[in-house]
Amino acid sequence: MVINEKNTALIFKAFCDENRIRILNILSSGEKCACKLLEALSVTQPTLSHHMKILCDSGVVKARKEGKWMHYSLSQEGLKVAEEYLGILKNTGKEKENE
Amino acid sequence: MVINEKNTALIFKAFCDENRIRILNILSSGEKCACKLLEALSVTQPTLSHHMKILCDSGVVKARKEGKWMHYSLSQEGLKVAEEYLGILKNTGKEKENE
DNA sequence: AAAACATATTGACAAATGTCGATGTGTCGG
DNA sequence: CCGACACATCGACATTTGTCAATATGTTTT
Repeated sequence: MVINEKNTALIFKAFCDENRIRILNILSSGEKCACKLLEALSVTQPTLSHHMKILCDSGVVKARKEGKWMHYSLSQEGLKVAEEYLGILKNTGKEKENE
Repeated sequence: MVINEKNTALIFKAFCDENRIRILNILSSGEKCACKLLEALSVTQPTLSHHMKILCDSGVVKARKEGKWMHYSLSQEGLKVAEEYLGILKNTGKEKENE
């Protein structure tokens, strides 16, 4: 996939909503069933489903279906892409500081 | 400042718009005057001003006034906060993979 | 097959966001 | 002091986003 401005913005959409940050924080303690996430958040089931779609589309979360349950977990690859972008910004910017 | 979900989402607002990614990419090559950014983007001056406010509020960009010019540059501290959050997600999530 | 359950999709709606033109504010040069 | 300039703010508007209730889809159990 070509990494252009649009794609980069899409990745970071994962992190720019309060409820999605809550979801990511929960997932950081390991894979969770959608129903567990629903318990932890003050949103309805369709709203959770909506956020999970955005998180999966961004590549930061991966989904696994098991019978009628959906299990979600953080994607190390997705997080790496986000982290690497920040790393590039930091490093190319650093040399230019205090010029 | 307390780092809660709301603040975390605020930081990442910097990265979730296509034009702001363009601005950040440009700033990665060093401090730039607002007028230079305006040349590089296909937006009007008020729109640029709006994006610069969001970027500064998020802490990822810092502003320096010099006469009638505004100079913007990446904030290493701001980028570090964002990077550290991703690092926490990655590391706490890692141990739990393939369980 | 039917009922119960977990999740996704749809449609509606209010709020937030990105954008612009018009205008305001502060700064410099004459 | 005044005009020109750089940038910020305001008001308006269309689009996007987050949310919900209602409904659809797919799976398990009885």
